[in-house]
Amino acid sequence: MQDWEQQLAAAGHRVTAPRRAVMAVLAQASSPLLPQEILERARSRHCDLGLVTVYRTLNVLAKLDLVRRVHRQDGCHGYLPASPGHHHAVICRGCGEAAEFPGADDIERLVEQVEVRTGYAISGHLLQLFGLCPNCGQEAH
Amino acid sequence: MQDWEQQLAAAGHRVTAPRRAVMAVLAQASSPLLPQEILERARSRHCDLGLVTVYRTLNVLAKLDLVRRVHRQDGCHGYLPASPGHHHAVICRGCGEAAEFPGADDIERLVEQVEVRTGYAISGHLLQLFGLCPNCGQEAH
DNA sequence: TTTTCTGCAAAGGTTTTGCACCAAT
DNA sequence: ATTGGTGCAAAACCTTTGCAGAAAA
Repeated sequence: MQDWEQQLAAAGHRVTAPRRAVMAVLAQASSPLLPQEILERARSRHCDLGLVTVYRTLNVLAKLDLVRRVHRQDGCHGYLPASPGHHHAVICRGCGEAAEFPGADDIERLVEQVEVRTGYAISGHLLQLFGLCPNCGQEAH
Repeated sequence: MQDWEQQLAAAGHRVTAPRRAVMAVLAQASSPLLPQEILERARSRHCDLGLVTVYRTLNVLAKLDLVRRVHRQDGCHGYLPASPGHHHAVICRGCGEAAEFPGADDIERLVEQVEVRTGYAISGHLLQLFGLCPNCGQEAH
């Protein structure tokens, strides 16, 4: 959080009140938030925040890899705080809660396998899992 | 292709000229097509086709699993004919050409691993790979 | 002081909806 | 004859851009 402000500044961006408000909301998020949701929550900290600034801030944070953009099952784009390194998200179908996990060795192996089978040189991937978190899985009984 | 028409009918939908035009275009597609692109190509078969009908047809075909919706790197949604069974796509950054590959064993192993680590009960996933196809990879030299 | 950021309003794009007409079954 | 599909126009969204004023460096 403090850290994010330093990284913003280090990259030549200014640390402003609207950006602090957006960062504070994202830093605490445990499920993917839509720009609209971020706006609503962040307004309690900076009441005349605009949606445009939320979008612009998200683009800056995403470019610095402080925030991750994920595809939700309904097709919308949500934003999550990013842990350092290459991670992927599991998103709960029940409550939307997200957990991250590191890119495992299995992905590397899979990629190699696909390169051999298809002849493509693979340079990137998008992986997201969907399921029920421990809480929601329990309620299902 | 004939098959798609039968499946449409079997699901209680009507087989019409606009739908045939959209299906013909999709059946031949080897890279993800945008609704707009589908419209342009399909108009050579049914000249007063409307974009609205393309969207509605895509929704029907996607619900029947005849067509797959993929996320492109630029955030747009493209559509591909779906092979039966659970498959994933590799999309070429150069020409957009897509290849499909079956869900490999490695994914199953990965899913189990993540279930143990996170406590989530995983029921679905989204996996797409990006890279260069054999042709485009060659040109890069 | 200089450059960047902000909010508003407006534009751009994509996807959905309402409705009267038409076509498949 | 019924029911569902079509195209147009318009609405509803989501996201980006232009601009004048405000704030950070």
